[in-house]
Amino acid sequence: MATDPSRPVIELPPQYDPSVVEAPGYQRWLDAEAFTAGRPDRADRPPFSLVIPPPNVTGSLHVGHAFEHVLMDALTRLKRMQQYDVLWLPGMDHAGIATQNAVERALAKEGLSRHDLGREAFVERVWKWKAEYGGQILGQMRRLGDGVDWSRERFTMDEGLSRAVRTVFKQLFDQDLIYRAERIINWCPRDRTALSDIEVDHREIEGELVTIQYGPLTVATTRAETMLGDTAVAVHPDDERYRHLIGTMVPLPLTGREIPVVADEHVDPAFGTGAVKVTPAHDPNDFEIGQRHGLPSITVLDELGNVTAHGPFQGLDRFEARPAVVEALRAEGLIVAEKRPYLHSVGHCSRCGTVVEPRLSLQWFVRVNPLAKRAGDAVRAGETDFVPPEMAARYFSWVDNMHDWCVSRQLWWGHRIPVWYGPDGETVVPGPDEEPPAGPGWVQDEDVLDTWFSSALWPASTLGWPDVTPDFERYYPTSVLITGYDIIFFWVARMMMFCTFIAPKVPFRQVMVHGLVRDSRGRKMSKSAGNGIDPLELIDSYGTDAVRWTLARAANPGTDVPLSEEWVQGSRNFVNKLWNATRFALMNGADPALPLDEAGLSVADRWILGRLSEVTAEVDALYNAFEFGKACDALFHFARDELFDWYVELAKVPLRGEQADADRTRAVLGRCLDTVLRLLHPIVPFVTDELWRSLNGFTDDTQTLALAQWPADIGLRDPAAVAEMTRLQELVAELRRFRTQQGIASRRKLGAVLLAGDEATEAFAARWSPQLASLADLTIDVGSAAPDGWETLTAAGMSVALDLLGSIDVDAERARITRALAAAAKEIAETSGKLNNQGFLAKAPENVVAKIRARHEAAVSDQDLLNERLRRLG
RNA sequence: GGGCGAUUAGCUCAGGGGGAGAGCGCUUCCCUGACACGGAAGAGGUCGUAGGUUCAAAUCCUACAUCGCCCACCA
Repeated sequence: MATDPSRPVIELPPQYDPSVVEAPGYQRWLDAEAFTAGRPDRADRPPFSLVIPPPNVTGSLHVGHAFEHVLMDALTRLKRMQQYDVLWLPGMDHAGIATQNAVERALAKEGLSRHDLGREAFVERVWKWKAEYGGQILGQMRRLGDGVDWSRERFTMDEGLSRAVRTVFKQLFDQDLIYRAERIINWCPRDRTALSDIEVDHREIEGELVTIQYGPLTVATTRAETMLGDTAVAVHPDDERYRHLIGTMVPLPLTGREIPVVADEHVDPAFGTGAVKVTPAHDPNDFEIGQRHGLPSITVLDELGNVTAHGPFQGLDRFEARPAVVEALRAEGLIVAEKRPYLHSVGHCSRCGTVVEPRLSLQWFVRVNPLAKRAGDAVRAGETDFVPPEMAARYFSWVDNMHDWCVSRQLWWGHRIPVWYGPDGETVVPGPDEEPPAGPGWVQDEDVLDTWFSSALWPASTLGWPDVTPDFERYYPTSVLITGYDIIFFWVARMMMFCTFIAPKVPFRQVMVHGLVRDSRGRKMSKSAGNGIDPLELIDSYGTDAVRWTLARAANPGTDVPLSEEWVQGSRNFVNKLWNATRFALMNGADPALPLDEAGLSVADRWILGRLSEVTAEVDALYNAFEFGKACDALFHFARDELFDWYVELAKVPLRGEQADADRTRAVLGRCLDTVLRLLHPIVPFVTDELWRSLNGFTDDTQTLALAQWPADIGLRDPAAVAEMTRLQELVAELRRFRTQQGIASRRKLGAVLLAGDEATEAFAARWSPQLASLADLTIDVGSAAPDGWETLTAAGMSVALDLLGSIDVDAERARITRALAAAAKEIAETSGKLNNQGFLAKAPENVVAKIRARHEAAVSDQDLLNERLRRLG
């Protein structure tokens, strides 16, 4: 049974070149419609769906995206091979504030601001930006090999998704879950918009605490300028020091106003002076105190952070006003304690880094309590699982302690709030398909919604919600969400809130949480730190598969992933190894289609097929548990250490031997490689598809691993074959070690006689002597006694006589020893220049001395050994 | 202030009551007809510290130290 002669012979070059394989490979998948969900041939298969965490249209994909995409792609490729009807839905996020900032920066280079263009022209400009950068991202996804269904691509500002936003807004409004109110919100004076709590980063800042005299009381503050807006001083109701002052008025310096002293539980008597200035318009706590005591709120800072209060400070920036106010107070002798440094946490805009100003402002809020309760309960009830489970704690810590969500943004790019205000103070929220009220005096709210408002609907809106489309019915809820732990609050929790509100099913059954990509020293990658790696540059240098393999191999659920270029090189090497092992198999006629005669298998065949079975089962389980790193590890070691290093080497003997042995080996090798390529395909899709097609002699473009069957455990296990292989490996290792220790060049054949003592060893010797000869570079005989003068080595139950003296090139060995002695002596001289009477240096780092001494001793003992042998030789 | 996690070979990390592992790096030899993006043989760790449980602890418990991360309305 020789290889089918009509089969095309495919020759591979000795090095894998990703640049000629990847682009045609991706096109082949597209042409085969491999990534299209709902293929007619899978109509009766179960669906498996996931949505991409939509990247921002700003900029391009970074290495974190690459990592996330590799995980999603590996998972969907696995499921596709398992013959699910897979939907991986791609798309992008309009990323309101980030995109608006980016476009504004571009405009600034032309000397323009968004106000020069006006709202309509500016928004048009952003759409143009989106067309340009969005296209760039899509190209990058192709390079990564992402098997997404391009026919279902979505954008958060698509008409359909915008309608979903209006629909949910209307529903929330009608159920009193969204409301407009004047509240303290986080205000970014640079971006001039409100921010939600999680868009604020808290950083420890060294501030200055000053203590100010308010009549009979003193108060401490780090934000002196806000005192212009104080409307009370608060003390603890039980504080004996101040009880007599409660209800009295105290003078507010610099303003000529008087403010009341109020009692409030919030005040900690042990902190500072025990008396707190109350600025309801510029501090969330103070606002609460103000509400409790009916205090007025006086706004003293405008939207730029400039002082609005009348007087000498008017128009000053808040950071100019701060020292100015302190100076003015000092001039009046009202600074009772000097400034002292004080470490406290200050909010910064997560987008631009500006210090956030708490500010009283009229905004729209989502009443999150009922929504968050349901979102938390869904996870508690097991409707959605977190992987790894510890990550659920982060989720709960948020949904269980959430404040109302400020969703209005004073931006132009985003979903405009679907609310109209009438001439007589009416507030109307029309249905998503209704005409808004028109006529004199009617205006739409100027603001847009937080970008996460539409993201929260993503799994439902991309599938057609609010319409019950065929896609929505088939693919919702999605099977799994893959995202980073940094995004649980922003996105996962909000999707759970909104989707359980509208659907009312959970948006996904599982959340697989991955870590962040870090550099080789564990530091977070960022452009500013200069340690960022562009995944596309790595791909250009080493190929997509090498980059994917590097990331996947380090992927343990929930933990961070280090990345450095040299590890990608290592991956590239493995990919190339895979290429060459397959190349060898092809050159030797391996073919998965050859029949496998189980009865005629050799020990080596039964060993490798058994191991193949085990690894198939192991990898299957690991993939399903999202243990990509461990799956890669198992495959790496099986492929390299067992299949390539041992089976392929052993196969060289039968492949060059009898026809029947050769054909049997071709069948086994073909089968093993075919299976390994399938198992590797989810991680390294390009090279495996190319090799698999070559190995199987496929030339038809529709034949692709992307749609091939996932391998099943063929159920072969052969402990006896494993035991015998282990024995062989030990013997070979011992022979090689012996050779190295004796300094016999590996090119030189070492004469050997396998000493068969009994029937079992005789059989072993007869079976393996050709392979032993090839693996350990021996010329080999089987006998019962060691020839005179030969040395005997015993390992793994076999005794082998070795013709050591006949194998040594005396002149070469003598030269080698002389060289070693000279090198050691030179090293000694270079290290200290002084030798003690034993020939070793007296003073040098101990490890250096030890190293040199060892080398010197080794050379001396080699010399002794050689002399001894020469003497015996006569 | 609260919570979570980490501490294992030079670096980055797996492992998890009974033989101390991987990748990369390092040393020596070898360009042998799949592959030098390769092969072979090696060196290297008292698994953070101190106690405890156990026949047995890198692994479980307690405390401590150090380092991360997250949350929080600390004037």
